[in-house]
Amino acid sequence: MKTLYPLTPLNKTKLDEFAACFKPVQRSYSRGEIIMQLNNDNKSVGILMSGTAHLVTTTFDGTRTIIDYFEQGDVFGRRFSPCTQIDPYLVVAKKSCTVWLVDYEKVISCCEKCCEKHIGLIDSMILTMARRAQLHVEVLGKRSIRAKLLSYFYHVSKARESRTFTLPLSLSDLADYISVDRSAMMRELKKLNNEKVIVSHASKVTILRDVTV
Amino acid sequence: MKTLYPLTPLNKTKLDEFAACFKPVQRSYSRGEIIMQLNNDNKSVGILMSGTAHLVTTTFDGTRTIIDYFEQGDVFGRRFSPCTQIDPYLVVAKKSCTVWLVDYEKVISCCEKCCEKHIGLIDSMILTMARRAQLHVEVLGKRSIRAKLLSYFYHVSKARESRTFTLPLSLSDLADYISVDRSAMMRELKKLNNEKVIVSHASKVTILRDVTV
DNA sequence: ATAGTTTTGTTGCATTTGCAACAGACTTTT
DNA sequence: AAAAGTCTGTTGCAAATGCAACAAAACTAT
Repeated sequence: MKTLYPLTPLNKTKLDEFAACFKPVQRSYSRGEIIMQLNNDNKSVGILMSGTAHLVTTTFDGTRTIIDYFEQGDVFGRRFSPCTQIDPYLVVAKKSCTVWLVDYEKVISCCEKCCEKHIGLIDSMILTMARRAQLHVEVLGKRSIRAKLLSYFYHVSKARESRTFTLPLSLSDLADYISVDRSAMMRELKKLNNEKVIVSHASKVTILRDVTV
Repeated sequence: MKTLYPLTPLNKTKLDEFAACFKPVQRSYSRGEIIMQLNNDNKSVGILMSGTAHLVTTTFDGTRTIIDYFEQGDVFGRRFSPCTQIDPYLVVAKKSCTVWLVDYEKVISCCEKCCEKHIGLIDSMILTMARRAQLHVEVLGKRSIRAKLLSYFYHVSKARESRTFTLPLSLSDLADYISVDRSAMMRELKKLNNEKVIVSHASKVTILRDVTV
């Protein structure tokens, strides 16, 4: 018996190990460029090697929602973001990116020995996908902007293991991620500062005290 | 090479096949009973054989959010709902349930031959998790109650392959799932009926015309 | 250095949403 | 058959949110 999904994150060292096995194609993208369109035909898996990218969907009326954001080591691809084929799901470069592209079948297949490299990558993908979606649901599920912000801040704080942290998203993008009006969010941020719950300047935040709601 | 994740759903016939391999423990629960607490220590995987159950989280202030709902064949367990250890995540019986319980390690391990039974179950679990989370994010991400409802209805309609369908949740529960006030949701439902966008009585819905927003 | 672009920050106002509370319909249990 | 519980449906009112619009700051590219 060999455990398929040990709880190990995907780091750069590991990625280097995988390279030999997967023979990825490396490509570069500059800000605003579409890295991948997550439609059902797409068979690629992307691994972000540098830069940042967003998974974005835009409804006909122009409302933009950031579904996910990717940094070094993050994996994305249709299979891990099953889209519904209504609105387009795009992975767009936020800052200049280099990306490894691998064939989906290649990654997701089990070679004769169930080699650990495959297993590790699959594990990381699944884990990443699950955690991210879960976090997003938890944040979006809060009933007020205030609660959404605090929930998100709490998670980032926990991930960074510090009460002071820089958000992985700009405030504009954060509004799209938590799916609220930006100005309303700014107003709420101001309140949180006034009430000394947090101190924040742009995307640098310090949580001063834990509050309920 | 053997493909790990073919896009095949988990049905009753398949489950029967798995039984011999997994030797699940069968248990029954009546309405309101806690089937599973999804904390980090929990090593079980549950498969709902009959009845319905909800994955629920309740914040300190009593706000209840339905994270997911399960019907026959659905799989749940900590690994597929990575909880954050802030709020408790509970799987609660909504209607009398019978559940198969299997050890997580057993399910998630790769036996010598990477047997197809394991592979199929893993596939189903991952797929279920991914799709459900994705749907939920998509619905919660809409900015208004109206848009949330229409988005959700659209998805159910698509899944049922019919413009007339019965929701898998009661209206009260639907409000908790889309994370809005129930009375406000009822008000919006009434509007949608008045505007002849839908016809609905309780959880029976017919979509009359496609609308933007 | 400068022009262009993006991001942050702010406000007034209209609209939407949530809250509280209640009544009737429907289910389940005793 | 009655009682208890849940679910649906409704409303007035207060509060939160979204929209529109603008100014200043910060960042990028030439």
